[in-house]
Order: sequence, then C-alpha cells, then structure tokens
Amino acid sequence: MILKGNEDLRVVKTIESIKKAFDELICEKDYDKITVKELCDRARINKKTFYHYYETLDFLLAEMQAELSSSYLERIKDLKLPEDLDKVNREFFLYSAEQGLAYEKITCSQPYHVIRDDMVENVNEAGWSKSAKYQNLSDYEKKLLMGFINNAVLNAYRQWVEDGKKLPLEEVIHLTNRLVLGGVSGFFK
Amino acid sequence: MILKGNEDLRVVKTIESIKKAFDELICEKDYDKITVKELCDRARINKKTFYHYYETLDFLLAEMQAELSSSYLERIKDLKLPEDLDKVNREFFLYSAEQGLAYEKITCSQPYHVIRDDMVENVNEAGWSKSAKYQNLSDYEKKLLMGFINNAVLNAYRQWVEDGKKLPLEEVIHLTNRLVLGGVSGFFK
DNA sequence: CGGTTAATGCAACTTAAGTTTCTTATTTTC
DNA sequence: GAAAATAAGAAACTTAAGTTGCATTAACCG
Repeated sequence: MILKGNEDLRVVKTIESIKKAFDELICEKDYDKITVKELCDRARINKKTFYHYYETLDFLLAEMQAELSSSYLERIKDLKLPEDLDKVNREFFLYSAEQGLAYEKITCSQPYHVIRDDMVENVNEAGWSKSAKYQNLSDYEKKLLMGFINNAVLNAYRQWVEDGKKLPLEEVIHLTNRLVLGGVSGFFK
Repeated sequence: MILKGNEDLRVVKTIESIKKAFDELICEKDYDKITVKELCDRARINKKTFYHYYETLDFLLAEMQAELSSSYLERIKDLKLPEDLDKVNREFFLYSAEQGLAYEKITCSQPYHVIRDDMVENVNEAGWSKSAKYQNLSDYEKKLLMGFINNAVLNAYRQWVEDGKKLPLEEVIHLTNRLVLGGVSGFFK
C-alpha cells in the first residue's frame, strides 16, 4: 500500500515503525529468515496492522527497494541513454557505495520478478525515452534490453558485495561497463 | 540429498513419486503456491519422508533444475567457448523448446541464488575450460562473466515464455546472441 | 532363512502465516 | 465539542512448515 497525502499521525507512526524494524532486522539476518511475527514484535504493532498495509513481507521489501531506487533515479534523471550508459552505471555504484548495510541487503535480497517489474520500469523512464534509437525498438525489444541491463548491473553489484567489496570501486565500474556496453566480445577485447 | 548408487527399491519409488508429484503440481500452479503438504498428499508419502530427502521445496526445485541442466550440458559439451557462444545460446533455446511445461515452470521459478550457484558452475565446466582467453581471467572475472551470460540468457528466455512464446524461435535466438555477444552497443548496431 | 539395518508411516507437537471478529482508541469533520 | 469514521489492538482460529519419538515394514546381508 502506498501512502499519498496521508496525514493521520497513527498511520505515519505505524509505517515508520514497520520500516525502522525492517531496516534493523535486515541488517541482522537474511531476508528470508525474517518473519512477520518478529517484525511486528520489533515494531510494537499487531499482526493485523502489518497486514493492513502490506500483503506480505515481499511487498514491504519491494516498497523499500522502490524508495531506494527513486533516490538513485533522481541522480541520473538528466543523463541521456544509451550514450551515457557508462555514466549511469557509474552512478549506480557510487550511489550504492554511499548507502548503508540495509541498502545492500535489500538490493541483494530481491527475487527475480521484483527486480524486473520494479527496476526495469524505473530505468526505462530515466533516460531512454529521449532516445530515437530506443523509440524505434518494439515493446518486446525494449523490455528485453531493460531486463538485460538491469540483470547485468545487479549481477555485478551482487558479486561485488558477496565478495566483501574487496575490489576497488573503479575496477567494478569498469568491468561492469565493459560487459553491459560490449557484451562478451567487449569483455575480451 | 543426492542419490548415488542407491538401489533400495523403496527409495527409488519414493523419489520417483516425489518428482512425479512435483512435475504435476508445477504444471498446475505457480511454484510459490505449492506446499509440502499437498506434494506429500499427491505423492502418497508422509511429510517425514519428504524431509528425509529434501531440506525444503527449494532444494527439490534446485535438484530438478540441475537434472534438466545436465541434459542440456550434454548437448553442448563439445562446443568451444567463447567462440561458439552463439551456438551454445542457440542450443539452449532449441533444447528448451523441446521440453514441456514443467521445464518452463521450473526454469522460470528459479530464485537468483539458485540460478547462479547452479548454472554458473555448470556452464563454467562446459566449454570455457579449454579457452586460454578464459584461463587468463581472475576468479572474480570468471564468475562475473558466467553470471552475466546466464542472467542475460535466462532473462531472454523468461521474457519469451512470459510473452507466450509468440516470437519465432530464430528471432529470440538472434536477439539473445546480439545482447550477450555485443552488449548494448551490439544491440543497436 | 533369520536378524539387522534403514526407510516409511503415524501422530503429536511447536511455531508462524494469514484471517476474522470484536473491541478500544484516535482522528477527522461538521 | 460531539458524532462519525477509521486505525489499531486483542484474541481466537485455520492451515502449513518443520520437528520429534515411536511403531512398522521392507530391504539387505550373512
């Protein structure tokens, strides 16, 4: 459920306590080990209240991802695609690096359908709409391309995180750009 | 749990009934709606027996994916990578097209970690090991590249399936090859 | 064939998901 | 400020996950 201009203090307080509890929990354990019950205990709310706002934990995860996603989109909104794809990728890693542990856990916990349904849509709007090249693609091709880019970048990000972020940021960005822009051929060049 | 040279007829019968029931169920409903209870009812076994062989449904899914994956690998084992990457991709789609509904559902139900932990390892062994180009990469780069390719191909396959497989097979293969081999640049060329 | 081992069933149990009904408290609106 | 609307809690309920102890049955092996 999305809060529009809801001013009811009870609602604001409840939603905030849910998100705060979720942020804490996801820093402490894997997403798939978090239960609704413990989230409610932590947030000091009744289970009924949680289910009033979210269908399941997956929906809460998706909403929090979407919020993080929109902050990132704000930063890249003036870039033009596909020309500035390298800059877009760079910004993704810079933005990620600025965020805390909760960001990592949330972004890396995404199941496949959430990745595509959410991020594909978002990135789509960002800079591609200005491109004639892009507009000439069929809907099928557009979706394929968006899914391709997002999967590639997320794959690179996730591996970097799982590896303990040992690789220098600049190197990760470079590797990612080579793959996304040039594919396997570009990678071996 | 993996069956090695187990000849016990009870075991064979149980495992077969579990997999048969799972095949049926996944054709009837989404993976995440299947419960252990209904699987056991269908397979005419006790819950205890199911948990004797599999930790969770996810593990059963992973094992069935692995079995499908190895049939595919058998077909591409003599191809050399990265030179024959287009042929490998083509074989993936041809193989998929030969399989039934259960294959589609199983392959498209994979959560992220299963995709990578399973398929990355498998494809890795297939044709890359013969390539000097590949051997010169760091472990990090190897893993990144494998994840990239698998995510790209699976993304293309999943979209094709979700779209009702309306697009001609040859066209899907062509689009996939362009993206995997040439990235975004190759796609727009 | 008979004894040992391992698979399976049965049943009860704990914990959590998700729902429902009813009640209490707070906010809004007039 | 009082009435109507709605958020939130309490508690009970159903269903399923996953576990455990014990009984039973079938396979294996000398």
